[in-house]
Amino acid sequence: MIAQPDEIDGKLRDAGLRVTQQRRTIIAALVQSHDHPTAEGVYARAKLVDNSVSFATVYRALATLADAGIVQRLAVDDGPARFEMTPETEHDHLVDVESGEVLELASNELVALKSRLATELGYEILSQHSVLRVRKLKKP
Amino acid sequence: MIAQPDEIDGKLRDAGLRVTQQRRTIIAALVQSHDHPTAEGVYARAKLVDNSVSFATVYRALATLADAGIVQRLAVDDGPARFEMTPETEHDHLVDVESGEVLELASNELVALKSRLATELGYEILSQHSVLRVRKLKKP
DNA sequence: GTGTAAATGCAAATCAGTCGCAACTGTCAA
DNA sequence: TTGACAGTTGCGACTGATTTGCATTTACAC
Repeated sequence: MIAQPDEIDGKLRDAGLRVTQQRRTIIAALVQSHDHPTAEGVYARAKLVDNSVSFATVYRALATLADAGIVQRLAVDDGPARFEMTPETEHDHLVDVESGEVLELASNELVALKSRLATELGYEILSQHSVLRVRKLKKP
Repeated sequence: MIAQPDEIDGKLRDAGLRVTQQRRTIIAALVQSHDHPTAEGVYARAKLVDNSVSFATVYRALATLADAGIVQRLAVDDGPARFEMTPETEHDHLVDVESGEVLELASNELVALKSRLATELGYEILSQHSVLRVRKLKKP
């Protein structure tokens, strides 16, 4: 997913958001991160590019962008929220409790199943995302 | 799930935990709650029974009991963590964003599917639990 | 009973995230 | 191009949830 600067601007405009240097910087930081950073991580990376970006702005931008569907906020059981650019194909996440690594779990089936179960109960899903705590299987 | 006092003591002992009056009170409060209370809710209920129980103890007990698998901590996207006694049959949760209500979603299929997907990637699931944000379907 | 490690109560501290407000800056219309 | 002005930002103070340090108390093995 190589987002061109123009793409970023377009996404912001499509969402009715102003294109600011800070938002560009924050999105760029997130695009370059493939490790699902926390807000703090995004802040650290953004600051390398533009030292003037403030912490509050990172939080505000991430919240705004998440509302707009441009980024995804992942609530991890323990520890702060993590963020990623909204992926083309939906997926859930595995957190390897030993390494702390976050892996992606393609989950069309999972999404479909959740959706069906929710519908049966008379609900529609607004957002659904699973974080599974996992450990590597020993292969004997 | 009617937990007898003896059952509670047994669970604690089985987990190698000391049986204290506070833990009994806290577990009892949780057993009687069918609304997935927050730590604050547990505290409020526990205090009705034993006014001396402190907030810190509720948090410590809930953390300890969660580690021991006796209670389940549910990380809800927005707002504080919620707790329930570990249910016999695994289930996920729906949070109605309009009413704030938390519903249970029986999910044997879901658990099985997650398990299969994780195994395919070479991982075993240590814990898996989804919180879906939902809204009631309009029935025309 | 007695000793000891575990658990508790309290208040202070931490941590993640939010907010008020004044200053700044995109964007839109003229 | 230039204003006007609402949307954004930076700062620091603030909040709400949870944790921690420490002195005291308590459960439980001996």
